[in-house]
Amino acid sequence: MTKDGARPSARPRLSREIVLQAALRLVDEEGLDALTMRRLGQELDRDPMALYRYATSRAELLDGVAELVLAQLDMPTDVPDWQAQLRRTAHDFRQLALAHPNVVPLIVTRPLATPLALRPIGTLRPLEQMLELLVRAGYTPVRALHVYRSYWGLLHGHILNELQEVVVDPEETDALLRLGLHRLPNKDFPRLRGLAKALLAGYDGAAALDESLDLLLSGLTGDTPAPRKVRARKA
Amino acid sequence: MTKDGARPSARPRLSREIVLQAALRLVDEEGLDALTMRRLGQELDRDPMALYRYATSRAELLDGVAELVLAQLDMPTDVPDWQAQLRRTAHDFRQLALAHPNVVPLIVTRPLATPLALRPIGTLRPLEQMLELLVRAGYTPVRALHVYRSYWGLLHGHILNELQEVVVDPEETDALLRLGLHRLPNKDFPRLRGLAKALLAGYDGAAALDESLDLLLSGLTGDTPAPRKVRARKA
DNA sequence: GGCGCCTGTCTACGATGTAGAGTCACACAG
DNA sequence: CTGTGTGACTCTACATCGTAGACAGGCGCC
Repeated sequence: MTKDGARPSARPRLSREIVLQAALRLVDEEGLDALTMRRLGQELDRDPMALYRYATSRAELLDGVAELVLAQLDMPTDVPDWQAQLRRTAHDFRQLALAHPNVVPLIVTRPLATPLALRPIGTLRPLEQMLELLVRAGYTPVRALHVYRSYWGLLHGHILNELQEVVVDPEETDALLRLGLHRLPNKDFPRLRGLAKALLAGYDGAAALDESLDLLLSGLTGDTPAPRKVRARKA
Repeated sequence: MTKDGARPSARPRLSREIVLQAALRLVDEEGLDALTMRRLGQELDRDPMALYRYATSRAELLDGVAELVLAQLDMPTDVPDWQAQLRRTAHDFRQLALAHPNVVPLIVTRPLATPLALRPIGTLRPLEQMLELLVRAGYTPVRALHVYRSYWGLLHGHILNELQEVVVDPEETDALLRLGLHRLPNKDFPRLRGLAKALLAGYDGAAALDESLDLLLSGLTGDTPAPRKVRARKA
């Protein structure tokens, strides 16, 4: 044996990438609270302090995790049908969020603590790409920004909705119980209790997202003049 | 002097209400991180442990704070124009969020950790009220639920958008610097950098919210058959 | 062969949430 | 007036957290 009697397993040099990937895995598997410096260090078989070479604080680590997920969202800008692209990207985002539900709070919340331009770059790329897409579609930059806000807000709102649809105990047969609705005084919550079955059915997130997109996109079509082939317009 | 030489100031018996109010004030003034048991105890001139009589854990305290804010949202259900009411409530919600920006992360995020029916009651009332409103407007309960989701998602999405519009240092004159945009390689972010002025102008949140509502509501009008005066409809 | 840098480690400190046992005042029964 | 019980509040203690600061060891480069 060379030197490490305990762990002959691979101990490659760390890198920000490796650290963040491990952090993401930890968050995915055990939740945000499990992501402590000590725990992550142990996961990487390294002293917790070693992590500070790759993230200056735990908060920055969280940002890194959010960025890692968001960076997987890539939006081509040279497409013939920009609306179709918005739709596609929306569904990509949804899938990403469903694949990493524990990261969603970070994605929607961390930007509140960080001014726009100081945010991790991977977080800004979708914005830039979407601006590019919309401008090519004929929007002025300012209008593009507005559209971006509506669109991104819709995405965040939708995913927050969809992720709270959790069935407490799928074994339980009684609908009321299964949702914990029995706890509610049905004097005060007749409507809500009446919806037990509908709530239990869960909801088709993809379909709901499409409906919302329909609304947004149809609202937008009366908006831009450029059906296709937009060229640079003079000042 | 009777007994307390230090603080002759009022020390009324605590109550959940008092504790939560103090917690809310603390969060409003100093942010979420400032809300620690010790700090809150000191604020109330009480041993930190005393708080556990009124909230079983820090997490439950956070839920309480979110509930306290959300409970201020009251939506009358017996109104002539339900769409106008949705609009009004949306703006109420926005004002509430702007008044308590530090609580917004809790409002949008805590529900993800708690199954619907186990959430604080004050949190569920807006849902119940909105269902009632929509049913009275002629929607079936299930459709009402769908509308609620779209609407609530829109609200959350909008407010998350609006709250990230923060100007770093209003003293700074250069637009790029003021936003920290100079940090961005403008090879990669030409569009974003080009929007410096627009970003600095901030955005009119109320107007943007109204635009989104226009979209949603106009999408809904083709939806319900009941322009007014809805009575019970036979199965 | 020596020097310097970069990665990772060690130790230590203050702060946090909260369990469990203890204290003290006050309401009420006699 | 006195005893007693109950519930609000306090005390002490502990495991765990983020992270500052000094240190070690190996590798590349001159």
